[in-house]
Amino acid sequence: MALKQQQPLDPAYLEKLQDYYAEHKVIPSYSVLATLWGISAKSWVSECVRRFEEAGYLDWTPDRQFKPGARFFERRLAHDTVQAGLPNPALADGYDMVTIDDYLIRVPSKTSLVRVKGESMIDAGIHDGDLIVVEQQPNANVGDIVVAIVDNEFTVKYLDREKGGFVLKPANKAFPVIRPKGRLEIFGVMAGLVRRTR
Amino acid sequence: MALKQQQPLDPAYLEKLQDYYAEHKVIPSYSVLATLWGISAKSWVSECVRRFEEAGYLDWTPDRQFKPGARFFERRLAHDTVQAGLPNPALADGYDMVTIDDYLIRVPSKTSLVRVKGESMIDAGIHDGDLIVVEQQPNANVGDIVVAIVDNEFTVKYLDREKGGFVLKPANKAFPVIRPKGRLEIFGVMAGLVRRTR
DNA sequence: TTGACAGCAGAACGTTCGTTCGGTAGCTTA
DNA sequence: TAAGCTACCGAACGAACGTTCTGCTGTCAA
Repeated sequence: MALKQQQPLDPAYLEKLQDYYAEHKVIPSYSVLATLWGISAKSWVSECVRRFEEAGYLDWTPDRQFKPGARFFERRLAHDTVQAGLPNPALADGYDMVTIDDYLIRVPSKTSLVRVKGESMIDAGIHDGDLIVVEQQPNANVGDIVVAIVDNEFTVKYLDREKGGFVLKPANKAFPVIRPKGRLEIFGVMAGLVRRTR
Repeated sequence: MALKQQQPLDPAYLEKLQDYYAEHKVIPSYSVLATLWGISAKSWVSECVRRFEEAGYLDWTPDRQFKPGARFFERRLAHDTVQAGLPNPALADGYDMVTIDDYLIRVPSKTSLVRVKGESMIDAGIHDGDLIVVEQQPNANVGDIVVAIVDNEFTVKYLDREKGGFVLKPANKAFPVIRPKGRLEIFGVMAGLVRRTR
């Protein structure tokens, strides 16, 4: 007889856990899990958790609290090749996609969102109403898209250099280059973009 | 003497908690928190948690486990008007922004991500390499940006109608309109877009 | 029809949890 | 200089936690 793979657990268990997590952003204790799953023995919960852990859906903190594992948040990143009309869902390309937040945000405490006003960066694919993910830092490199503070307002522009010093270049020929008098105040550097279309 | 507001706690405490949460997706126990914050009395941790709770950063599950509160994930959506160089952070416009995931994804089980290949939708601000948030559904309205399956590949295009039936229109004059022979297979409708630029 | 095994229940147990309470050191105000 | 407040420590305690072990039931292969 072939070496038998451990039977996968009822996927409903995982879904219920994920729903609970989506609502509370926290993993419940075994006894709550028991209620959630309609199980009356903590020992069995313990066993189920062990298997989810083996499957990569759960993990442990260094303090032995258990937490969502790598696959817990896995969102289907659909392949660009499809077989027989049935799209073949697969884990994100190379990097481990966890949540969109993690994909975009590296340092939560230094990251802000800025809503874009106007069409001045439209050639860079930045539209009115988009949210720019900004990593706050006081300086940037030429070529970066930066969020600067000009006349007490946020502006999203390319950072460039002219003989006179740093300038802010729009990505739209209808808009002028901004040549700040005095110091150019940089709020942060664009790290990503989020747009909602529904 | 004026009624004194409760002193706000060291913001570093909150940041450390948020960083811990970002890493582990779980709220640690009081004793771990004590280590994290460099505090040696659980009783003091308890008091700090109480204040974060009052401030709306922490909350409780119905099972009295404590969890991130409404403001825990609040990402500074910076105002477009700034006072005296000090950007005034504020809560997201009208909706309660929680996480970017929540902002973009309404039905997790029906939502996929599709990576864009090529420049065919560049006039719609969709670039090569962007991730499209797709709500899977078999039909769509004219004018929607849809993800369709053509020749076993995903294509992102506008849905439009000609006398012959439905067609897929690119947002780039250099690309042709796609007139599918037979049924047009729609994978889903675009609900959002995510781009990472760092 | 017997044995092996998987799915579950239940009790027992030591550990860890969060709470409570009493205490101290330093700063303010009066 | 005494009173009051804030930031924090430390011990004690009962409740809740996760683990382990024993046992029952149903299924399936031999």
